[in-house]
Amino acid sequence: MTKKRQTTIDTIAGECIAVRMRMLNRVVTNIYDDALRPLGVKVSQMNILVAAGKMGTARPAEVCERLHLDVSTLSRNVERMKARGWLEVIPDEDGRAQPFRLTNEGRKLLEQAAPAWKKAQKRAKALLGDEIVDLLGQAVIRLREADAS
Amino acid sequence: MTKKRQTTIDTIAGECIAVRMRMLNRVVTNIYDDALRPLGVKVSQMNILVAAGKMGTARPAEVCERLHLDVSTLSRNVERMKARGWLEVIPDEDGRAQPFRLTNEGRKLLEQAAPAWKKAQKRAKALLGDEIVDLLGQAVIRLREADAS
DNA sequence: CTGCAAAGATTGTATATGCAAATATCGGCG
DNA sequence: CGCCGATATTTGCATATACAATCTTTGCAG
Repeated sequence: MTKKRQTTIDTIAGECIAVRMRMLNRVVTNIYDDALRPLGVKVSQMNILVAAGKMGTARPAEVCERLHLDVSTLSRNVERMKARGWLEVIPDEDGRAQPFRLTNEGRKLLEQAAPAWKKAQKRAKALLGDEIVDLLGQAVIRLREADAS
Repeated sequence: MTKKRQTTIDTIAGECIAVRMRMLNRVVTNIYDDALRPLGVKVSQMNILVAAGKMGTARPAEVCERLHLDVSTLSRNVERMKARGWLEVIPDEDGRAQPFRLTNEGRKLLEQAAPAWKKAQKRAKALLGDEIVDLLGQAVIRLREADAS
């Protein structure tokens, strides 16, 4: 009978969810960023453009809740994308609010980026396995359920 | 028969692996960072300490290959952790090399962090489902196979 | 109507991350 | 020995990310 005793280091190295998630995140992000590089956009920004496109009128706090992004992070990302003409602020009666929307420029960028995205998506699937899409999807659903309660 | 036509935006929003992976990564990272905050260490750093602990003599390029981290990223992370006394450089005949190792301080930190890590791990499992560990593990294995070829 | 707590967003600061360029060293070839 | 390409790492620069603090506006209580 060999001993089962594990050191702290071995346990963390072998089981830590964050270690794995973060590593895969780096790899996946790099795949998409590579594909999108010719278009001058990163996948982090594309995420926000897509969210804005879906929402129509995008309120920062609401976008952050959906994407689990800190509001300060969003604030600066939006700033960069306004500068590039992909997003624009919508006037609002409430002086505190700064809702924004996708511009036509932004919409055009997404259309142009679609082939690169498809290529990256295919590469990611090939690398991680087709199941990964569903698996991540299920985790996201659990997350949303947890948020609701 | 309803139409199946989807806009680019809907397709990306609904299927993108990067969107999901990045969102889950933010959530998971926050769970671990929250738990580790009292110890003054972040999960990104803990990953590197653990890797160094397992390797004994850690060569930057080798660590980066294992963790899929850019060498410049590691360089600066190591710098911060050397300053905190958790890592130290090992002398080497090759003047280009800067191998490092976990110090006793660093080892002690990991031991102290173990309970916080366990708590975070439990939270992450509860949130995403027990299966997530295996699923991510399998993706990591596929990744390693891809690297080898 | 005035003051004040709450709401919504931005700014200050620090870490993480990656690409490109620079630096330093090594090894071999004349 | 001296130059040169290869190797190992660090630096310059830009973006992403989050926490804490600040700023502005709103809405309400008195």
